[in-house]
Amino acid sequence: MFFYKTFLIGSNVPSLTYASQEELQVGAVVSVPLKSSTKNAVIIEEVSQPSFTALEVCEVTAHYYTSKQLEIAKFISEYYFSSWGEAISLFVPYDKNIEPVVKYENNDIKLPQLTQAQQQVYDALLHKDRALLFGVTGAGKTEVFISLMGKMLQEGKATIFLMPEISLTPQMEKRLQRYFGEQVAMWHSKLTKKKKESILEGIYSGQVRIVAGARSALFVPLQDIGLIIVDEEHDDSYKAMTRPRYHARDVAVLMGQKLGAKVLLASATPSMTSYTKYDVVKLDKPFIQTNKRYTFISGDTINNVILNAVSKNYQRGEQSLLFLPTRGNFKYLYCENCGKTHLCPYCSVGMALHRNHKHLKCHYCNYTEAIRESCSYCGHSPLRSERMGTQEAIEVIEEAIEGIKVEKFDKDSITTANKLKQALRRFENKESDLLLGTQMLSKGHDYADITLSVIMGLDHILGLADYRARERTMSLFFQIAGRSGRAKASEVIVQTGDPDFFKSYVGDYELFIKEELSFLEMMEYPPYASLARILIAHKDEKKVAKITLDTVAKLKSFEEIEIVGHGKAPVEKIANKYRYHILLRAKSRVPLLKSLHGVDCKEIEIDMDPVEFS
DNA sequence: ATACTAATATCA
DNA sequence: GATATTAGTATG
Repeated sequence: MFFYKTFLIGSNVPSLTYASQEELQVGAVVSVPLKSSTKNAVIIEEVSQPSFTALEVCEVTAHYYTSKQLEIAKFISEYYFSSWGEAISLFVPYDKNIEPVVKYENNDIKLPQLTQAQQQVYDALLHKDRALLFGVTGAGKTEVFISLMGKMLQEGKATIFLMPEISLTPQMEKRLQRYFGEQVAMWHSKLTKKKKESILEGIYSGQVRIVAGARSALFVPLQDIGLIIVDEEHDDSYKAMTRPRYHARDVAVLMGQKLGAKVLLASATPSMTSYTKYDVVKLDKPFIQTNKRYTFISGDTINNVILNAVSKNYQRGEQSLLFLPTRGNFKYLYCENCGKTHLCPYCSVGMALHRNHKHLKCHYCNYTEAIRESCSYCGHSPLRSERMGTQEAIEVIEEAIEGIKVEKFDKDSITTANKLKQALRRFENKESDLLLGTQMLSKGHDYADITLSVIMGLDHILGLADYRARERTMSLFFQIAGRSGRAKASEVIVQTGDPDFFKSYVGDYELFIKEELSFLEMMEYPPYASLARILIAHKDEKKVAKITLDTVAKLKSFEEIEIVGHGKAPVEKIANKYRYHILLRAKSRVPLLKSLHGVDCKEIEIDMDPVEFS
């Protein structure tokens, strides 16, 4: 009889020991009895016969994790404070039953013709294990990616291509398939089971050699991974908001090291961290330098300046873009008399007004109720709604500009890849005149013919209590401005109370990076320090407060870490649970990890390198 | 994680 | 006092 330490895949349990008649490989996935059900577990190591009677494994599956996968999972569990079982559940295991078929004939791949600048970048990247490709929007990063992928195919190696949002995939999918056909697969967490299985079959058999997709694509069971590309590497959506709270960009770099694969990060607005950490390779704009005029205006509503500009552009038969940072219909009910906002009874956040559905909704817990007529604190009536949402913006514009066709582009209206395709097609076909939306606009693709971009509400982001508020704002500003005027001269209208902040960096993100870095260095924030956040949530506020204080007390004994602050989280309550947090800082991550492993317990959640502080 | 158990709240 | 709900614990 053999005995094995195992981890239950996707579970919190530290480890359980099972017996087996036959010898098993480390990494093998087995199904095991636990209480009255069976679970999947992964074999970690052989152990001597334990003092208790170990149950026998039920079944040895055809799946297994490689030692590399186990190593990376171990790192993730230690660095991001999750169980090993949770970390390994990120990965899709390999399959013993499916033998890779003979590789594709890869000699006749057609690759894009590179410009001289692209070719230089390509050559430079070939000689680097890791690099940050700093390329202005429209400079043609994708051709470089495709060439590198092609090179990998020729060497028999696979590529993982990460993108921040699934919604951006349709255009990229087409582009990749034009070059690599069946060897490309798109991967994201919302694939149906069947689709997933068919893609996995392609991956196992070796037919699929390029997997493109969101965060989770990092964990597919490709053979011989030679290249990992993280496009839009500055994007915060690479950070997982649930356990394990890993950062896909950072895990990609680690994976590259472990697998001996090249890692390429790319962005037009790189993160401060990557800019300082990795070799920077620049790809500048092609010689056609289009004319872009910036106008800065004040206010925070759709005023006459904006209406006139959009209207004029519409009369000329040209297309415009309007950006708002808030989610569609995201307005609060607020009382003019006492100034209070109507809050969700379970979460301490404003209830969002969904006027077309005639209800109020909490965006944290989805609690829904009828629209209030009067203030629940002072009884004052009527209540006012505040803050501009896409819906109201559309109403204002359609009323003011007769005949204009507005395409709404936000999470509310673009729920599926199909809807995205349709919206983009309508815009490309000139069926709509104005593309109006939220952050989604900054991510999507190029809208070559746009000659007017209106950027509103950046001040709301700039004003966030977040050490990266400036970086996030500037990145957004560059990303949106970069969408327009590819082909023709264009105008960018920025509505802000702080025009000087933007003016000083127009057209030069690197200058912003440099100045921001000296600011971050002075303030001792990342990349010049390491941060961790502890979250404590519980129904009983006294209990939360106590755990917070106890944890703070324990942490005080560690000299190398600084407790930046602790107390109620900005969002005090979610789904009826009170939330407290502790923010920690240290010169490096080592003392942070050491001290946190000393206080880690089931009551708290640790978020390393946090990007969200609410 | 989840089945099982102990503890506590709810109710006629 | 019996039953429903919740909190706690061990699982191999």
